[in-house]
Amino acid sequence: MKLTEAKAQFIQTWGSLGAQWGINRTMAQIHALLMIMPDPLSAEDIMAELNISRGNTNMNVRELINWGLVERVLIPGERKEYFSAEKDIWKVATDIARERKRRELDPIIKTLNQLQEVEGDTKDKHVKAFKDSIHNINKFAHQTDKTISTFIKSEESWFYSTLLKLFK
Amino acid sequence: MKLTEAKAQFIQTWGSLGAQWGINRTMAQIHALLMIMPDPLSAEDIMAELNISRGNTNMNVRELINWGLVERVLIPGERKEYFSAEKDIWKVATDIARERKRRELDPIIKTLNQLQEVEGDTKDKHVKAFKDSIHNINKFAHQTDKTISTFIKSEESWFYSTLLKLFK
DNA sequence: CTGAACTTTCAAAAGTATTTGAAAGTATGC
DNA sequence: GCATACTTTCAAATACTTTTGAAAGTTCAG
Repeated sequence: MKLTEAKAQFIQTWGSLGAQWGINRTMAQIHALLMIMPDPLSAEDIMAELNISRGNTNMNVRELINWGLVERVLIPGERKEYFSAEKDIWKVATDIARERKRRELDPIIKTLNQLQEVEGDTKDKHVKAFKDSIHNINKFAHQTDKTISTFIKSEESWFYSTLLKLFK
Repeated sequence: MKLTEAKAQFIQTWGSLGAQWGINRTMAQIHALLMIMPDPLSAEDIMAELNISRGNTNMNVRELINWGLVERVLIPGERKEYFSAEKDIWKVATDIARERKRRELDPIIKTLNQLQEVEGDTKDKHVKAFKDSIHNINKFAHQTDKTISTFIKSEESWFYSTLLKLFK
């Protein structure tokens, strides 16, 4: 397989994976492209490689920066902005985990806590079934929250210990 | 908070959670509804509770059954079919993990394995960057695959040990 | 075999999300 | 200050997904 072909296939695979995960396809494709490129790319480069418009590029690059997956790189002597993606996939994973936890898990835990306070006679089987369900889901959510936090921290400590070694 | 209100809020929260996860909103809502109901519901019941059409109900219930999250229940003497959801959230989680692994992770691992065989001189930095990326992502994917398999198995063994206890 | 009770299908309609590109905005060097 | 190079915005257009409901299909008791 030729590099060009392989690149295209990787970008498209990563793109549909993103789509299934509720991440917009273009955003995932830009991320894929930046991950496999040795040097940072400009907005123009991205537009050309993926055949997308300026606005679309701008919007999705900004969102990737929000997620902490891409950063702006300034090349000395150049007016243009360049972008490059985190290439350590483990770090990518923990960044995504952190962001999804914040956006999705944290709000649902808040809601579940509220829902536990439903009034009503526990002898009513509808009330009982509801309370039981919420209770279990809540327990599960807290458990998941802890697991994800541990995962996120594992990355942080890896990061600091690597950093430490560099300066030792 | 009243039960009716709490129910509505739970269904709507679970629904938008599903939407963020690439699962269609109605499917997640039906699942939420069935989880908190003490008894199985008929298609008509679901239509009435969620204000959705017959076709929509049918399609999404079928999909939930595909995922193994809902089952058909026949009530003796009744012509209608009833549906009930798995209420053990831990089992729900492993079912979802199994299904997503099959649908998403397995195909991407297959693709990654192919992409590693890209031709080209490793001295070309584009080729090198590509190979390195794919290699790392592949390693990560295999690691993730193992972790998920362990998680899925944890449920199975929990299931069998519970079953065993029942018959001891 | 027939008709009632129920389930499934599917094409059209409604609803959402994404993309475009031209126009407005901003920073930079002269 | 002003022209240039670049970035950002946003309303309209397009593409994609979901929902509807009437019609077709199935099942089963009598």
